[in-house]
Amino acid sequence: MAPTDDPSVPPLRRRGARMRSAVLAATVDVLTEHGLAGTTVGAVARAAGVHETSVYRRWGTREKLILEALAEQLDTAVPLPDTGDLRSDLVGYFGTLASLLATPQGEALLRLSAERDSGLPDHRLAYWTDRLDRGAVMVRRAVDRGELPPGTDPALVIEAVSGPLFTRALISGAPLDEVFATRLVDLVLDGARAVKPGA
Amino acid sequence: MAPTDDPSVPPLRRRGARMRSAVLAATVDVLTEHGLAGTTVGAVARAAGVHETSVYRRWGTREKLILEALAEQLDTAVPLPDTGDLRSDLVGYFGTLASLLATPQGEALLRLSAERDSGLPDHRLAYWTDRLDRGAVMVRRAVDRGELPPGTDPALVIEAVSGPLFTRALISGAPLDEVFATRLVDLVLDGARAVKPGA
DNA sequence: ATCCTAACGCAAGGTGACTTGCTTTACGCG
DNA sequence: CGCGTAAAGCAAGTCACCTTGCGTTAGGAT
Repeated sequence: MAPTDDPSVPPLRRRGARMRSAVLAATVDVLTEHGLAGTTVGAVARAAGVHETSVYRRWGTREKLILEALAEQLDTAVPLPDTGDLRSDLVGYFGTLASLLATPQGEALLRLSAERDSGLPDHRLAYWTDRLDRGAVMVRRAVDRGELPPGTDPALVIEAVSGPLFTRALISGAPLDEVFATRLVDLVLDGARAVKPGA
Repeated sequence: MAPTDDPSVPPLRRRGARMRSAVLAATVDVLTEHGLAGTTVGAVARAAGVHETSVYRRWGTREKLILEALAEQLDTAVPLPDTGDLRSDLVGYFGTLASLLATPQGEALLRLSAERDSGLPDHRLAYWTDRLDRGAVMVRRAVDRGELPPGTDPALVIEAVSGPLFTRALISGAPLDEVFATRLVDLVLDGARAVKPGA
């Protein structure tokens, strides 16, 4: 029951809209500059020229705040290529993903997605599962084209390539670049192309 | 220079040793029962019948405490198989790893290893990098046996299998069992066996 | 132009991680 | 057997996350 449902009036930027943008922008700024651990609610509120309580009232937790700020800024990334050649598709897709994960924002987004203990049950999962499900489409197309055997599990191929990327971002800290992504794609693709002996 | 090196006297449980065991045992108990988020230093201290300050003096941070408790309890897991057949080795190794990651303790250990923001620079990495490096030995042996082409990168093979396991434990929450581990091993192994065309 | 209300500011408080200075006591050594 | 010391208890305090009740004001509605 919003009191401003009438479509005849302009966007009607209430006080809240400006405050919201200011805080989200400040969140990304602080995050980029001071890292995930340095991104305290107080620091963000200070940077946005807003009271801490207002942030908590609107977003509830530090986590939701950062998640929303990142989602707002990153949701155009990682397009789905369709070049007609699976290897090209995957190299492009996962190369972009690796570059994204190498940025402070990408790493923060992944890191927050990994924190399952507190509060939200699966909201943060949406971002990554969505991207991986969409990625499986590329593999499915290749199976239809005959590039891969019919028994291929698209989800397994996607998991096999993305998993090591995530692991480098979250745990080992080893370099995350297109070279690594390409080597993974080649390894997994060669495996998928092999004709299974037993079955 | 421990003051009790003399082997003629019994274990000589000083006040500290009993306190240490009590706290570490209590940590695992609390962890198993209340999860990682519910494992507060106060709760552990209370369960061990010890003052909170003593815990902080000995372990410094909550993180180090849990890490030490888990390492103490888990360090006998994941032996390195050597069956003479790489697939058997890998299926055994990663099957055990998957089972470990499926337990609350294993997941907590991995989760703590992923928190790189605060304090310690690489201490928690030791556990997993050590295990993965040791895993690479299995692949190297297989290359020597001629099971895999000489150009094979053992670390890449290990990363390709372990990465998806870690990702399921940390992010997707999808089932972590021997079946999944086996399918990954087969996929990656088929890829590694394929003769690279370009090179 | 004026009023109403939701959004914001503010202050105070609760919890958990972590620290510090001081007291007390259990060890184990002489 | 007592004595010195290091380890443990204790109390108080800081900082960040998060909550709550109440006052204040900006905005749109009338």
